[in-house]
Amino acid sequence: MTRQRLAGEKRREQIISKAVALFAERGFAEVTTREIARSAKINEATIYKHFSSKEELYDDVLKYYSSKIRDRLEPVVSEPCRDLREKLVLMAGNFSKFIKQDPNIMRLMLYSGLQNHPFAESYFRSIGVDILKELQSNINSAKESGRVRQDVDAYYAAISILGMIIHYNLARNLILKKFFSDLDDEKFIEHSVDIFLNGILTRSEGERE
Amino acid sequence: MTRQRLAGEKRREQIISKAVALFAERGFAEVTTREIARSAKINEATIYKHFSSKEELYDDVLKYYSSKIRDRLEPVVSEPCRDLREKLVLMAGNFSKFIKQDPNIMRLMLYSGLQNHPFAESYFRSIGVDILKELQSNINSAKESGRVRQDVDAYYAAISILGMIIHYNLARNLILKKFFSDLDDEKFIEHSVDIFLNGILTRSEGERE
DNA sequence: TATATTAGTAAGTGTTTACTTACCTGGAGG
DNA sequence: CCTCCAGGTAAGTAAACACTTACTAATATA
Repeated sequence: MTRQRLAGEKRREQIISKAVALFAERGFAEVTTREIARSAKINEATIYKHFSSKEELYDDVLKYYSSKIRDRLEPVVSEPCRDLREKLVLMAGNFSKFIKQDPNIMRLMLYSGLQNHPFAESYFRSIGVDILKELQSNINSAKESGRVRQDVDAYYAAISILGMIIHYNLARNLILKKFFSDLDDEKFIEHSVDIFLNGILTRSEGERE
Repeated sequence: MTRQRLAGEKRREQIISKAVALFAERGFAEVTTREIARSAKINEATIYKHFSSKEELYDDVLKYYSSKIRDRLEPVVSEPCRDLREKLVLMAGNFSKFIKQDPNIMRLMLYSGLQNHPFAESYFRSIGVDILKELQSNINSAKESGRVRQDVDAYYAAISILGMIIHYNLARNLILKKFFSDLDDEKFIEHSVDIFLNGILTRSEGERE
């Protein structure tokens, strides 16, 4: 029984979109090709008309998300930095909304990261390294113009603020969901950015409100 | 061929210790009972003399680490807080050394956390909730005595500093290992605690050096 | 309308998996 | 020193797995 015929590319995308949810939920090995087929309402063999192996399907799922992450985060990160506070709040808010809107992304990142999958490197470079470098240079600029204390190490400081933001979203959206249901994303961002800036700015610059 | 006869409890522990490394490396589903047996240099059937199923072995592995984590972190956390800086540096250093000494712990935590394993809740409660509550009350005490600014929310602040520390160790020891090989643990801890305290302390208390 | 191409399926295949059975054997306690 | 049980094994088993084969049927286009 031929159920519903779709153009090749459409079916490919549909299979990927169904597979994402399953892989994100339980990881690569715990998901069977049978389940993916059932979820996409096709025969198992149809998967192999579009992907040469389960591994290749998984790779394509990761590749798809890898570029999605970059497309979403890069514009905000590479924007010129007029005001450090404004930029940090913007970056954190963008990241936060992105993850909240599709928590599968973070799950896939963690699963594939733990397994040292080659594609994991690509998006950890986006989040973990490129953003870090950009932040570091933003903080260094603020140091040169005297707004940030001279004894601050821009690299370590950048890791600190990134850590606050990433860990918050990780805890909130995946692992500690049930413990942290009462948190307000915007309040957290404002609060942690304030603490961070108060922590690195010179006295005169630190004045707020 | 009977290889080497061990007392029941000893063999149990030996199997667990070999299984830990494999589960931490690749997760539950990707590891076969055959591999575990080979790694422990016993017949596969011997596993089933000591554990009723692969699942039960995994549970015991997680149970073992769950209590190990608590035993290691709790004493430092519950110590009375004379000086906030001293306590934060102590806690962060303890956590850092613990994870570095046995990175398997964090990998197991993440794998089982992603899979919503019942035991994951137990150690995420240890790290994510109990420590948080303790920190929150330490910060609140400092607020009452006027050392910490009144507009600081102790709960959000505690999440921020915990996030810095946890994320740093996560990035450093598992996922971003290769990117972060040049970091100095003690320097990071000193630095991030300084930024945090500078960020929450009142002006007069903030003076350092 | 005939044809080529491609999307789709039913019913497999060999292999691997977690787990079992039936049988040994080392060694402590009576 | 013999007994018996717990620790150990070789050789399975049924089920589940990723993937294939051989075929059917839409649809675009000549």
